Amino acid sequence: MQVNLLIIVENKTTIHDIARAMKIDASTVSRALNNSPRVSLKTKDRILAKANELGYQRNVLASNLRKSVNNTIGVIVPRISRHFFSSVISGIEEAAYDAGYNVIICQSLEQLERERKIVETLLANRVAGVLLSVSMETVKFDHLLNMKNNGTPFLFFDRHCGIEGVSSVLIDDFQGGFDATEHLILKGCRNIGHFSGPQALAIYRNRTAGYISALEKHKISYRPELVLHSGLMENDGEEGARTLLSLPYTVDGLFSANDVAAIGAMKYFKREGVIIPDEMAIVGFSNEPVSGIIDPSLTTIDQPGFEIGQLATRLLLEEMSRTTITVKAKTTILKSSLIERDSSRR
Amino acid sequence: MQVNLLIIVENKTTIHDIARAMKIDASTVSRALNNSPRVSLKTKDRILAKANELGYQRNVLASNLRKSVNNTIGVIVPRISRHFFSSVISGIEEAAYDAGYNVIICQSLEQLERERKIVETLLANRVAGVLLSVSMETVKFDHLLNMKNNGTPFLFFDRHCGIEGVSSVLIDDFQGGFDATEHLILKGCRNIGHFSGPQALAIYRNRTAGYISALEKHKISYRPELVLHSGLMENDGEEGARTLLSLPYTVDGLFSANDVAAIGAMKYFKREGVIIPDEMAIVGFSNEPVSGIIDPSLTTIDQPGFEIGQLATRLLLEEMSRTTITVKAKTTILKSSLIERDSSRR
DNA sequence: CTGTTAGCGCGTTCAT
DNA sequence: ATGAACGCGCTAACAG
Repeated sequence: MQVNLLIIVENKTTIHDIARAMKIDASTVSRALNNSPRVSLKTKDRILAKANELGYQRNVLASNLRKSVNNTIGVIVPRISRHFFSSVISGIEEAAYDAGYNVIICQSLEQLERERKIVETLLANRVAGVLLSVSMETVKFDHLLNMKNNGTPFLFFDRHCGIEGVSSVLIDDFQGGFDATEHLILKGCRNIGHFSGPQALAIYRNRTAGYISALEKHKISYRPELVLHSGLMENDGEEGARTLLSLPYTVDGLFSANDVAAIGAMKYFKREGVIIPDEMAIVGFSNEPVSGIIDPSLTTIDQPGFEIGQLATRLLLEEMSRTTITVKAKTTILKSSLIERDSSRR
Repeated sequence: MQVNLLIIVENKTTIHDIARAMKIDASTVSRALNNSPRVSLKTKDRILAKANELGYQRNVLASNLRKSVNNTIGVIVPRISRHFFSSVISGIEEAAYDAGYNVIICQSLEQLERERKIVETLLANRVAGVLLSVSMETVKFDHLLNMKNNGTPFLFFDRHCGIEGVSSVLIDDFQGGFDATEHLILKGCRNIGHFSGPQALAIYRNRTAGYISALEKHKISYRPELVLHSGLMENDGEEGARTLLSLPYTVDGLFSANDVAAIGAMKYFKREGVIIPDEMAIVGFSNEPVSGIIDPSLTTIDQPGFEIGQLATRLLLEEMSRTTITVKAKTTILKSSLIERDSSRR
């Protein structure tokens, strides 16, 4: 029996191929393809035509290696499926795209070990810079310090940690927490529960501080048992709701540091038949696109993800272009806005 | 005035640096770093120690160029912020990560022109393979045919188009549309509206076919004016709701081909004070994480995004490892499941 | 076991 | 205006 094995070697055409086909030198082809003024218009046209004919496509990896530049920037987020982060990414892509950069996105899944590995991979890939929002587990910073010593420019957004000389683009979390809590107070709530996250992250400390400050302003005494710390996943919210319901007095408001936990709480309330009166409200920080829309009792603190992404990228590009070392880090703070859905059902 | 300009040239250490420091050859260093058995354990240890000391980090770009391999696969999705796609991406990352591949994610934003540009960029970056879900505008396939001729393996997921010899991982959209519609019929609905998308995409044609088939099974006459085509954005849903309300008879059910439009419709209904009775239900295809949870009148067709991502990646890797050309494309179909939230409020 | 040489695909000298 | 030669960082062939 005859075996007919066809092996197709897909040799992509190189500048040498097109040089050989035209009996000229590869360097001329290179110059033509880079639109150098040092090659005649006539041969330039001929080369371009030939390149097109042979389906030539520049190997940017080889090109970048030779020029020792890199036009991709790395992005590390805890979880791509969180709407806030995906809108940040959209902003990053937009700004990076405009500046001629590619973006490679990685998710730490809130795990320090994964974050470490990702940083390593990005450095091995010689990315031009990194934008990151640290994981909830990130309490040691060796990998980040390593990246800094390495000379790779990077910048925090949303979640940062105190590393000397690293800029960040943040949200005014204190104000957000304050607004959310005051919103509830003005609705008549007096016993306001609060879901907070890992205290290692400044965003959660600040949101809680805003909560406390609003209570103080309105002369409502602070009750520690109303503040629950967790990883703010959906089941954390459910459990938190159960805890709040088990208190000897009635909790009439809830400020959750993110909306995932807030939704978990609402699920629990519905399941248990707890009716949420219009006066009681739940405020979720972080903007899933649909959360507040369906049920008016859920108000959200809208975080400008897209703008943060754009701004962070622009700042990173700026820092990348700097030849001197900047010792002073810049912290940019954006405001979030409280979005109350029109409670049309009343 | 004296100008003191400090220029830091961040020369990353190379294998030559560490070779020079040890007075040995770079190739030995390379071998040691690749854990080749052809290097004595003693020198291997010494080299590793020195590499560590100098903070060496392999330049994978150069390495890949030499080996003429590439360990990144490209992913093109219409919009990363759609929860379905971000869960697919999670599945892809998981599977790719396990196989030692990096993933570069791009969004077409439903624009053909962007999709074209992205394909070009990915090819220029010599990605090992591509996973893609085409944009709503993709009615011409020159860029995809080009990629095929180029020899780059690729595979469709969720949204495909009929290109010879390209595999796809799909969802059983006909069944999903059928299930959704029958669900409404069994709830007592008779005049069921349907939001559909661009008919160029098979997923929308199939969902509509399922809708019609369910009507036929239950001997309900098909009314063309109940089927509205659009881009299925939120405002399309709002407008669709308005159109349905303007009909001379009462629409008592709605099957939307995605949940974004379904949510738009719900917003409109609430704003107009239209009460959605328990018997009337809205079914949204595509699984935003929170949609159905908050309001029991929204039932969702759950699409197994993560599994699709994993499966698609495995298939792509398999096809990449093939030396012979497979003419027959494989179409894998996954089932979606209708998830009805327990309407605890009744 | 280790060194020498060559080249992946490209861009940039330096010549002519 | 074009060609020859070299090197980006690394690996693979062939020596010894």
